[in-house]
Amino acid sequence: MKKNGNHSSGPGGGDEGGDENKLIAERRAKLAELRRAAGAGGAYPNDFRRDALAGELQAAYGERSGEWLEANPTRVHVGGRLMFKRLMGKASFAKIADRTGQIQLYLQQETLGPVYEAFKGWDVGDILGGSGLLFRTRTGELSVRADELRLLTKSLRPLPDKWHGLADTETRYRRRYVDLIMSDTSREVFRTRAHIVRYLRDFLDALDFLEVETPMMQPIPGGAAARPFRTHHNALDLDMYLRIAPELYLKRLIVGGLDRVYEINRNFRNEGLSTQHNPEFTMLELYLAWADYRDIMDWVEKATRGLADTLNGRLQLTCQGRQYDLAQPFRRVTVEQAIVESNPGIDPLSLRDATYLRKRCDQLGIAYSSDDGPGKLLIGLFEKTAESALLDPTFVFAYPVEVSPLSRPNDADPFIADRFEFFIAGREIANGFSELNDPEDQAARFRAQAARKEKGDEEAMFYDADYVRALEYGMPPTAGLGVGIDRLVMFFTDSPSIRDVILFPHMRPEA
RNA sequence: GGGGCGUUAGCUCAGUCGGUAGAGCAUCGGACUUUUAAUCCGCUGGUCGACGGUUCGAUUCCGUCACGCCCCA
Repeated sequence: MKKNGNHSSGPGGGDEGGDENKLIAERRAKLAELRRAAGAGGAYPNDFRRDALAGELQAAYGERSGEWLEANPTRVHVGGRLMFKRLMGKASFAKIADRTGQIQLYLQQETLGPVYEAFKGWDVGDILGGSGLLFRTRTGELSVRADELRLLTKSLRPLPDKWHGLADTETRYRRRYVDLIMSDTSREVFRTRAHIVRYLRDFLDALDFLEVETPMMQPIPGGAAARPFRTHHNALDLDMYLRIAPELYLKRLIVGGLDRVYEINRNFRNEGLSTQHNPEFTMLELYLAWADYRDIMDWVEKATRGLADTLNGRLQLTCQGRQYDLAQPFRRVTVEQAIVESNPGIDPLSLRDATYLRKRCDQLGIAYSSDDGPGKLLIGLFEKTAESALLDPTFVFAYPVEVSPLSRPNDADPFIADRFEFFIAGREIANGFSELNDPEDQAARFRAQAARKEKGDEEAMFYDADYVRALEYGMPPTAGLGVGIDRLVMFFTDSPSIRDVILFPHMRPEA
């Protein structure tokens, strides 16, 4: 605890963190002086309005010559955060940043008088508003010759080094606001994220899909194999779960005749954190009646390509140092083919033989339980040995029915379901299948899942009687898809960690 | 859960074979009326992540813990 800063309203910054320091103390003293001298608007006025944005000015006048600007006097009111300050005696330069970019102000003592003297005490990080005529400096930078300048918001905390920015990953995630102030690329990631989501909405809206919202708090968590978060509804005295997937609700809507529905929202899974897992993550799920999984694969391919084209204007891009050409047709292989490719010497004819698979799993150190049949063992093998090799966009299909309790079995081969997963850069991006709409088969699958859960498999599904009842009313032949939006954004923004594409990723509380 | 690495000034980082620490930038004071990581002069600024052990002495060595990053399960 240090001196200073004891305004009644002020949390004092150091009440818990104790991170007050000399720099902050200096700024608090400046703020105290501002409060003393402040007029009607106080130290935090809100009566300045901009009529121009930095990026727009750069775009509109960046090419204009100094002569042109002089011949066509253009007055602008700009505002933003002071990112750069250079005092040179009786004249100074300042750069302010708004959401579109930066613009330089040229300040002269002669013009500004006492405001110029005040400016000398303002700090990088403060928020200013100013107005004046556009001109071009001797070195050619478009600037505003300010004849009015105001400090609108005093910043009490120093920003990171202008040149190095904020390098510490922990601080970037914990204080995303500072990261966003300092890093153009970070801001760009989240703009791209928004563009991706908008593209997908437009894509589906154009196909006459209906965007819907289904419960995030569910009495029975379903639609995926995952451990849920629990919560409690006090008034109903009811334990509830944060959803692990919206699937079973969305398919109820297909039963209801909506035919084409999607939802983009958060799922919650009570699992570990990694570069590819955040406890809450964003999923696009869609369901399409009168279609099968192959139709969905075609759409995924089309949308992925369309995204690249919309975001970058081209189908070639780089992710983590590797080139991707989305113009090439996306590969389609079965689970078993993918395993054979990644496991030289494996016997392709024994991939449904549990004894053989257990032996392979033992050799590779893949854990399994005694209840696991060949389908589960096969997927264990696939995930361990084949997934990370799937760099170019690849559809892997023919997943075992055993691990696909909501998927329609293949007509010709009852071992597999009409299901695929979509991989890019070794990461699962999407999962889709022809939906199981046989209520009696679904009931049997739920019973099998419930039995596994009884035996301690925490990821096994609950029996959802209302969902079975819905299917008993009749669900038309349907295909569905889930897309991991965060991972898709990682690919298109070349981000190595899911935390780079989530504004506020989950962290342990600060010490 | 296991392994590796990290945590030093506001930021980015050095460093101390154990004797309580330094640079650049920022801040603060001064000079400078078109700068571009401006320049010049001067001064500040640290519980070296936390706790314990060894030691005359620990930021440094050892242990435990916290937080983070990476890899594995």
